[in-house]
Amino acid sequence: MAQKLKESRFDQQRDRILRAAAHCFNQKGYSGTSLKDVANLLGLTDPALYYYVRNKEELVYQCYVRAAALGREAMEQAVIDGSNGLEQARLYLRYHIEIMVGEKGPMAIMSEIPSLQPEHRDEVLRLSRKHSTGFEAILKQGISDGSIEPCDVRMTGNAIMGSINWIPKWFHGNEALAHRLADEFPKILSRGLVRDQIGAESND
Amino acid sequence: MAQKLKESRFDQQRDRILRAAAHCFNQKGYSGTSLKDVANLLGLTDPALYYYVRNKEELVYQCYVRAAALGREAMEQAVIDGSNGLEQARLYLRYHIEIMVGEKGPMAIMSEIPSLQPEHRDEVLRLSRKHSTGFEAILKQGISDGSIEPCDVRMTGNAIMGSINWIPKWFHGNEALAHRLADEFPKILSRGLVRDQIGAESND
DNA sequence: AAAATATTTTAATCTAGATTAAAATAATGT
DNA sequence: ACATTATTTTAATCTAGATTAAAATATTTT
Repeated sequence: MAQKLKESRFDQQRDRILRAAAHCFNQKGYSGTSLKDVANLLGLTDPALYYYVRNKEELVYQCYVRAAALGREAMEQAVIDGSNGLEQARLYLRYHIEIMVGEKGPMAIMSEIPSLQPEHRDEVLRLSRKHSTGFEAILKQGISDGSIEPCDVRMTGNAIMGSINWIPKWFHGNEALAHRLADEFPKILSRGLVRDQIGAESND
Repeated sequence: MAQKLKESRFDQQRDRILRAAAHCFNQKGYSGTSLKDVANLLGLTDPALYYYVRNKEELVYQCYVRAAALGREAMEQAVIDGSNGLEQARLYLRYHIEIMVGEKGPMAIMSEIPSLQPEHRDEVLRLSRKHSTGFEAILKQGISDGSIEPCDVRMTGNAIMGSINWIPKWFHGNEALAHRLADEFPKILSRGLVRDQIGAESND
């Protein structure tokens, strides 16, 4: 699904930098991580980063844009693959988590949007809201197709996305745990969504 | 429940400072907020803060300790008030959220523990783990008393606590929303815990 | 392998913001 | 009102880390 053929050396290096930065930002926050921290993680010196981004603010911005893109990919694929709202929600959670804990990770937590410059902040906020709205749409879909119990979709969305967003705070690249996470989380988070099966039911 | 009678002016001011700091840290992170930010929020100048804390690092540390204490209060009260594991979990969530969005709030999100100095980091980590363990104990209790469906308590705990921890990222003191939050979140988060009622059931 | 281009480094600024010291103001007890 | 203590301010350092410029190295192209 959506692969670039032969990414340029520049693009590859830039992506490595964004992932290293995401790692640092997730641990110690935007201002808490120095460019030296990020550069050293890749065996570089700080000024080298300026070949790839205009400044530190843009580095976070790019991390956030990248995270948004990956999140959107996961959601789009889930909508394609899922047969109803509940399944789409489950798949989205799984895909999203798989990306977070997989080779494409880590994804930056968008926890410091307020620190971005106005234009960037507005754009990232837009992407972020779009994502939330997308998830709420899946919930609504599930409610209307009968797979999801009627609920406050805004609040439910906030609850579930909060769980997801917090993952990088406690998960630090343990292979075994990664699998357990991708298996368990979607189950746990979707269990509360399941439509009550009152009386008899046809499926399964 | 647990009130100090006649807090000294010093203690009161100090608490106002910790709450202001928590507010800033939650928005822009530890290093992202200057002492000036915190001081200005109270109509003070930055050096005034040094009358209450040794330095910036201790300010965060104190915020985290305060958050831990409030979280513990909520949990202890819930354990007292709840008749079974499920009820205890629900009540804990409600109490915790009520504190977060009430006059005692905001509570600092412990998102930058790595930035603390070693001794403080260790202590906060200890408190944090203790809290997690406490919540897991409630889940186990619920499983054994039959109110909660058997589950991976570690993962389930992570999922639910993540939701809670993320709240300050999107909630910013709206009275109406605060009530909705305290009402809805415990419901949403506990719904997935409820023990399946297979066949007939005596209660209710 | 030379030339041209791309990438990284070393060395040098520059600034925000943490911290400290001393002075000023406010609060409290007598 | 006076003296003492508590709190805050103004003014002055000091430093980490972002940024820039110029030089050095590596890579690609011809």
